[in-house]
Amino acid sequence: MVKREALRSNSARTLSELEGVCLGIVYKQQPCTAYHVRSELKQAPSSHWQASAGSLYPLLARLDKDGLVETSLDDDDGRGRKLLKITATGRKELRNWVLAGSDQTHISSVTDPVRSRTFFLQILAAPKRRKYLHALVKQMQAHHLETKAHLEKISERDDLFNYLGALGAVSITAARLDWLRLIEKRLAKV
Amino acid sequence: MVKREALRSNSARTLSELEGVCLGIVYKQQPCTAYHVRSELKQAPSSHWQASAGSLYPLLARLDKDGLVETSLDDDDGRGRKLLKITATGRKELRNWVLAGSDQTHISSVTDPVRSRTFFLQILAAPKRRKYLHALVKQMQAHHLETKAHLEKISERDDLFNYLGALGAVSITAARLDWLRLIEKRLAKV
DNA sequence: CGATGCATGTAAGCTGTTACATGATTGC
DNA sequence: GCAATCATGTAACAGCTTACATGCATCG
Repeated sequence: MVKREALRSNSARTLSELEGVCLGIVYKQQPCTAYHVRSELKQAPSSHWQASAGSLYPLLARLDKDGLVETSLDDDDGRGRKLLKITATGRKELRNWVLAGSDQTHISSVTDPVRSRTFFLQILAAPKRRKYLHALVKQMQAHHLETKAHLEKISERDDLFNYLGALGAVSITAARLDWLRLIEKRLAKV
Repeated sequence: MVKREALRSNSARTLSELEGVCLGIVYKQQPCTAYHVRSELKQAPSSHWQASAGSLYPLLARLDKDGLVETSLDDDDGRGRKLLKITATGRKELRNWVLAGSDQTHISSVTDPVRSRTFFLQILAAPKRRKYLHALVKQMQAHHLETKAHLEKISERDDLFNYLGALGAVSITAARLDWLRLIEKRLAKV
């Protein structure tokens, strides 16, 4: 008993990115199932996460074990679906996770596989490079439209924070697109 | 012998992000040491990679084993430093890795821990939220200056592609900053 | 009554991290 | 001579992915 208390209070655990996002989804959409959390993640464009079943179910079980969410069996459902709710501890940890966003690490750790590759574009022969860049611009354009379409589906009144998050995706994608166009122009002469 | 050939030709292996970047660094700066590859990664602002010794040495050993790089002992160095060079196969794989940049997955899989958190900002009480956003804008501003300073250190003539890559970091950071300022303004009233 | 979607999970494996461990070289 | 930097690696572990495995519910 004492041990258990100790373990729980010890657990000023730092949530991983995926853990934070999942806990946040539970917070916003409770009571909901793990399956629902998964579909939310899959639905969002510009999301890095595959949100495979193989990671989500153990992850949510972990959050349950650590007392950040509560799991209860839905008696009305023959499939034995489990409903998730965030706990007081969970809300506290979610707050800490959100606040950690201003850490230097999180500010500077944007991964962009497109940008990573530009450093080595010289390995492609000029015609192939131009072709690649052209395809890239086209794809990025399509992605930009996708993020804009997604934004329009969210009402600012309904969920301001979802709206602002989606707006971020649009803005960042627009910047990436402009930058790629500049590269294309700059390398047309080379 | 036959088996070995088979294994090698089989190895149309897909390079991971970090593998691609490391192979690219070897390509650009050969002959160089693993240590040097590591410092290159650490030096870059806006890099997601910690590039820990624990991942780099095994990674480069893997690239060597698969014939993408060549390792040779530097006889003039008492520390037993090993010099890396990219092979013909390595160049081919690097080209494939670069070309994969236009895949849908890579276009849309930008991770931004700051953006992830905005979806759940409602869990912070309004005053705390404003404080957080203010800190965020300040930090992002500092990071923006950092990327700009880094860009200025790179001569466009010296390495055009490094320049364009660094320019991407500046553009994307600027977009993130503008977006955060908009959020701050929008939430000042709430 | 069959397809699609809802729902939960496990097993094996890859990739990367932190922390540890060691030693030579170079510049002050 | 000592500190900082160059240089290489290992061990334990965390976190996520792919692929596999199962079964109920709902709609046409």
